[in-house]
Amino acid sequence: MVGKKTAMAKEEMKKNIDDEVSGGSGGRMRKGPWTEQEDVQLVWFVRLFGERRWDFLAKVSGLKRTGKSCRLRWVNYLHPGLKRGRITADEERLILHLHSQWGSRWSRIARSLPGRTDNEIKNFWRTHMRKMAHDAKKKNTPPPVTSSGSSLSSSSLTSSCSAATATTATTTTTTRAGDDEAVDQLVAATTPASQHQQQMDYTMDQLWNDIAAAEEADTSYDAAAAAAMTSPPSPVWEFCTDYSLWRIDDEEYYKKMLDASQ
DNA sequence: AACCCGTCCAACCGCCTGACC
DNA sequence: TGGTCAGGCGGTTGGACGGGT
Repeated sequence: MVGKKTAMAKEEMKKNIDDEVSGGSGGRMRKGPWTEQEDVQLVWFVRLFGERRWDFLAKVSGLKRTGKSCRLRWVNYLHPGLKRGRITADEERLILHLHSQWGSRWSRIARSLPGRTDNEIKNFWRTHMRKMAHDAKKKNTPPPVTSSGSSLSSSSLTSSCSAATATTATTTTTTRAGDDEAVDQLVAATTPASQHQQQMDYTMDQLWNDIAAAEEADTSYDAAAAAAMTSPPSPVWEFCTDYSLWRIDDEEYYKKMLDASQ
């Protein structure tokens, strides 16, 4: 995921910078993909002023970006605690579980998945879950999923999803799209009552233990995902590792960062 | 080789909320 | 108490990439 983006990003970045320069209106805010230099600058100033006052930070950093844009970039991409790579089966299970409880409260769900952002989870849900719901719908048209779930083929779900719980879908106050509801129904329909009960007794601690164990065994990841997990998405990340970016405390590091990004 | 289509994900948009005055 | 504003959040979009035809 990350690798395929780098080439495009560079190209796009160059284009964006050119656009901005040719725009010639000086104070105009930049939009679009972030350049590595911008990343470095942002990291540096966040380190300096903390993850707050984003408008102020955007101004003093000299970045022609809005505070919002800076915050998003930091939260979704530059934050050191971020976990890269694909959503694992266990994480997927957890997302399903939490979504059944909270609906589309992505930030809330994200808080239960350390290293994952709301944006990431949101994207995952939209692509994977909706696709599943869509497939399931196709397989079961015209009749909708019944409460007994008898019309549903378990093959329409991945093995990990079949273990997911659909606890209280009705408790969510968030407006749900048809596909989302279908997912909930799917999950509910494919979860036997006994398994359901078992899942209810499955504590979050246990779940995280499982995730930790899976990561340790490195069995949940395919080669590409594993590579993505261990290799940073961009030279900036490489730099961050090489130069211990997260322990920056003098200008020398900043210079190194700038050099490395050029 | 060229095109199409699905997937993925970074980034933006607009609304909401809470803090501050 | 009402107004303002920064930050947070969920929804949406745009574009690259890869696989299939």
